[in-house]
Amino acid sequence: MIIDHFSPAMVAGSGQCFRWKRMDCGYEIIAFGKRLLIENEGPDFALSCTEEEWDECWAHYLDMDTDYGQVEALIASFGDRHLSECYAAGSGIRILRQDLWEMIVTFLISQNNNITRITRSVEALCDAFGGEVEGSERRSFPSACDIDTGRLTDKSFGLGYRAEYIAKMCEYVRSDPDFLLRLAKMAYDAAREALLQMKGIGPKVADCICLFGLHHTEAFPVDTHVKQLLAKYYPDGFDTGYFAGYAGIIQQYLFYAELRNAKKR
DNA sequence: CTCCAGGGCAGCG
DNA sequence: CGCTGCCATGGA
Repeated sequence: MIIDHFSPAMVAGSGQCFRWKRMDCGYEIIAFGKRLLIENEGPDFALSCTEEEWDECWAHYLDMDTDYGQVEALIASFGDRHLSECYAAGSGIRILRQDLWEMIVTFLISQNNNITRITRSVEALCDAFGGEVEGSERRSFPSACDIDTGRLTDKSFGLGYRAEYIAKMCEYVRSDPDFLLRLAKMAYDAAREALLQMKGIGPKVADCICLFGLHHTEAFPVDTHVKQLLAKYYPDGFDTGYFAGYAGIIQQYLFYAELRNAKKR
């Protein structure tokens, strides 16, 4: 399978997904209760799924209907040295179309936390409450009903004070099962406002959920890393408006490059 | 030991 | 409004 503008290693390291696991031969992805194995580094990839599964699930998940060449051209026309370097380092990043509920819980966990611990907590929640996944030893991400909220404070999950936020979110979604469906139909501004009403969701988490769970690519999450990088490289301000609906994709290139720079030192 | 991690909340003024 | 201290947890 030929996939342009795609590097599994870059996506896995971009901090948007927490269930891409590095295997000897590639990456194992658990999403929507299914498993996908991607082998090799492109542009010709070997995928474990059938053509039918690709068409009805994974092509959409990997955001095949977005033209990343257009984003590339936009960056070139912007003419900014730093952003161009970030793009060169992370040009294989795509914004995955992940499950909304999974993103809500995952980014509730993410607050004042680091990627290693987030990954561990998410995997522990799946191990405890998720269902079996065909072809994998790992388990699916649990629904609001599957999660035993009374056990969320167990030390094994390492959730700390975030356990209460997740418990409240589970209880709310159980009481209002259409909440997620309504969110999915809203435009960015409305979805963001609705998310901000929920306990534990502030501006940054709301934007991550909008970007990664609702694919509102105009969302531009500002976390501690992005705040630092903006101050360092763009002290006079960064014009997200130039990228219009693609600001969130730009944010991912900036974020990824900043993370890699930090790792080198 | 302190500082930090894909922050947000409550309690101030 | 904006600002500040605090919130669990574990790794550096």
